[in-house]
Amino acid sequence: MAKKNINFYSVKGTHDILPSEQYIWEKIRKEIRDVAETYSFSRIDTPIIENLDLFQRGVGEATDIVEKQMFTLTTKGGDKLVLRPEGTSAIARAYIQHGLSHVGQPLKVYYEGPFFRYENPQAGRYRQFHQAGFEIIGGENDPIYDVQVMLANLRLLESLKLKNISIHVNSIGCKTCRPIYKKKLLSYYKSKKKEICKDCNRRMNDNPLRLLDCKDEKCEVVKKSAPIMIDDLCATCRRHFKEVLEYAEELKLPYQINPFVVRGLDYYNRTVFEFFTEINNAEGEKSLSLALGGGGRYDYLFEIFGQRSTPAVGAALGLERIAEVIKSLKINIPVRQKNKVFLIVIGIEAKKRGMSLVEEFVKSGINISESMGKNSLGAQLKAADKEGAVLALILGQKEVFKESIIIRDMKTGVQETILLKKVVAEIKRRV
RNA sequence: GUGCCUAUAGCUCAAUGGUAGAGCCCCGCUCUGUGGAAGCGGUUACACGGGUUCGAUUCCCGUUAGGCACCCCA
Repeated sequence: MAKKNINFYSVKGTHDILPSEQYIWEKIRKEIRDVAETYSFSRIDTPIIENLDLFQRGVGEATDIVEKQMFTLTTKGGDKLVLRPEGTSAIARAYIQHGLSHVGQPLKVYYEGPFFRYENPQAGRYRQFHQAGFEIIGGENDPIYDVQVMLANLRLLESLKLKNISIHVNSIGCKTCRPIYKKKLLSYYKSKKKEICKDCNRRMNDNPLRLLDCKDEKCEVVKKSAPIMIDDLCATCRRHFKEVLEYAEELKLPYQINPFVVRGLDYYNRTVFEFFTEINNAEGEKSLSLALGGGGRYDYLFEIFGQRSTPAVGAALGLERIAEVIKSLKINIPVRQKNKVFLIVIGIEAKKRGMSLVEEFVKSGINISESMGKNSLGAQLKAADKEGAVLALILGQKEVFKESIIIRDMKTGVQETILLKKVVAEIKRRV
């Protein structure tokens, strides 16, 4: 665990994905690709570093995010850069930069990769983490796209065998109706000022919508009778939300309306949603709701970037969270396909011949394992066993001299000797 | 950024104010001609820095990292 030299630690909040857990990540990436293909999302990769300005403008007033939670760096030339904290703004940037509004709308893209936030690590939160996301940009401001984004994310979670997934949906309105609601919410909270926690008193000034997801006991009580956004949606937003729900209904999505789902940033409007899964606690009794990701509509982002208004909706999932759930649920994922055939060589002549034999196998499309660095037959058989080989090929001095080789069935121990020049064909027949 | 808890071998854990031991794993040997078993042997640790002390892995302080929670959560 600990090495003397401090340089032998991974930096705070980062972690290695070791060979033994790669199979989970391979599986996750594979399902992302498959779902994307199924629903016609094309892959997009954007750089890991971007200009700080991009994300600064994207998040707007939420100063805490810019000052506290972005992983910023300054180049030798003095440029202010940031390790990308999220995917949406970078994709919007690429959309604008490359004129992707001219390639047929809407643009449906997906991404998957590392993101960075300068936070204190805790359960499911790292400084370098991975997200996968689906975005639909441009075209019409149609609620069907909101649901298509939900659907892609849902299908991804399902394909990974996660259980009891639910989508908590809400609408946070638009520039017309949200300010009216905010006022209403604030005047309600002002009347309850004495009954809410310190943080909520501060939130009333900083970020009123966040009042709705305070977990303080006192605040929970106050929240229960707070006014909710969907009662105050304007006619257009109301119609949009209604259609979203109708499509979700048609697809039988496991959704529920949750008026307490909000987003922290200004560019979101109308539909917002989060994905949850139920998992059992370690004691195996109490079940616990775990957030896996979320998203929403962000029709205002392009205006913030000084472009003409462009409808867009997207969502992202936290892959570390998903990997942890897969591990904790012991969801069965096949590990790497191991080679079925193992070559054992005894003596220097056999070792030489063995090396070219391996290449002959490779050429005919059969991968075989070996441990030719070991000398004794026993050690090599042990290695073959550990590898899970079905057949062992044993090539000793005698066999090299006679141009033959032994095929050993690892399960039964039955052996036969055949001519070396026939072995590739014979193994091909058997595996 | 804040608070609480933690830090002994690759992993899971012991013991101790006089510098550490087990199980598992790994490696080697028995075994350059037959693995799964067994036996024998071996590698590897007191996170870092300072203080108290004759002496600190042990007590104290700081740092770093990890865990949990808060803030925040795009």
